Amino acid sequence: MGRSKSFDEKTALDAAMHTFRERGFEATSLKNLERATGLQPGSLYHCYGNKEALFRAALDHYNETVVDRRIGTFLNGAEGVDGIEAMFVSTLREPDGRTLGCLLTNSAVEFGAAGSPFTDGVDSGFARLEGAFESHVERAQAQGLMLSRTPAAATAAKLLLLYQGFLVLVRSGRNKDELAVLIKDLLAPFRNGEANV
Amino acid sequence: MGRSKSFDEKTALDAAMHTFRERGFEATSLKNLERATGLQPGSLYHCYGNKEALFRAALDHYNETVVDRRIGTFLNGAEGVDGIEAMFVSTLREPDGRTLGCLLTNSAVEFGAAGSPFTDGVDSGFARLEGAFESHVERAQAQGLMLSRTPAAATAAKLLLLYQGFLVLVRSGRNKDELAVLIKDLLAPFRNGEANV
DNA sequence: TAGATATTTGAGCAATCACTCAAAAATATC
DNA sequence: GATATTTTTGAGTGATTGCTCAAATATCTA
Repeated sequence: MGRSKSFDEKTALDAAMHTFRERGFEATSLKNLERATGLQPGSLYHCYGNKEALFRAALDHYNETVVDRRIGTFLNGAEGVDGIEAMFVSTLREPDGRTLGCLLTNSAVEFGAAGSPFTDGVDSGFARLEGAFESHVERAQAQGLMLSRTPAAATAAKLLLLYQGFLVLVRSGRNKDELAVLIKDLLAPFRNGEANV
Repeated sequence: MGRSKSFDEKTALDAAMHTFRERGFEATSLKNLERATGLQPGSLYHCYGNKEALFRAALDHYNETVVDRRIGTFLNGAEGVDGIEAMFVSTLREPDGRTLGCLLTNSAVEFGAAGSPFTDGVDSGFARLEGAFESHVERAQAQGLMLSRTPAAATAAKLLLLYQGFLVLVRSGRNKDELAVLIKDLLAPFRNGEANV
């Protein structure tokens, strides 16, 4: 019944998401979004409602694709601290010459704590990351690859903080090779055989 | 010669700076700045040039007041890791009910690496922090309060990353008591007698 | 094929954006 | 007091913002 959509919703959402990652919410105009998605303003509004709703959809999309995929690839892909380190280092290689940044980090900083319409999405993404770190640490501890003296939840919170700090430095344009060494050093004490962290 | 200024430049800059800290560059309108400073648009432009120049001035002002004062108070105020920890924890107590955030962290994330007009200010602030961490670590090592196996510069880079990560989580509205515990745990291995980090 | 329904188009809306500038006001020097 | 110089005022600039909606187009069911 009725005319069928002439574009793929997920593809358009993906383009919008990348624009938001690169420019932030406020600095992204509807012109930017029209160009990125290839849609006319009417279609954009017919499909997503308004800019705020589109951003919310993009944030959810980010959690369900980028975040979850990254978790799946690196935390489920490699064991122990190696998997964690690989996940951090992977943020250094961004497609093309674009500097996208993490939509969670960027949004957390852009909107702050004071109840924005996007706190749910940011909190959800952070919880995914923290939860994935926790399971990974538990698994690693069971395998004897990580210290078991520290509760996995506490270690996960530390890893989330390290991840956010790393992403800020990546976004700020720090030397990538130096960052790779830095994160290797920072994660070293989490490996088994080293001290409690 | 000529009419004298009817307002204090530093006071107005301070007000503008706090507005930028709270809202970010893009989300801060000239109306916001007029209200915050109490100045008319013409005065604002006569004195600072334009929004971009005003932001640059606010960023420099931030480095010269907030950053340097914080370094002086905490790193020169307390010795060893205690001083560092105090500096981190101090970011949890913001005046009034406002959530200002760190202008360096916020700007680094908002503008990204791709040559913005503000990279100099951000880099300068980061360098101040990193340099202050380095001197503090060197001093602590000489006093036997921190490990001397690790070069102070490497430790300073780690502390900068931890600081940025901490500020992202503060800005995102995380529980402050939990954050205080978290940073205490993360800084613990830097204390003398514990493992290399 | 006809009619109902859904989607796309894109010119154009009011509001806000960063910003300007001529006139008025205030302080300097002479 | 007269003149020169600087600052303040604030209505108003064109451009852009997020967004709307009636008309056109496409695809469905009957």
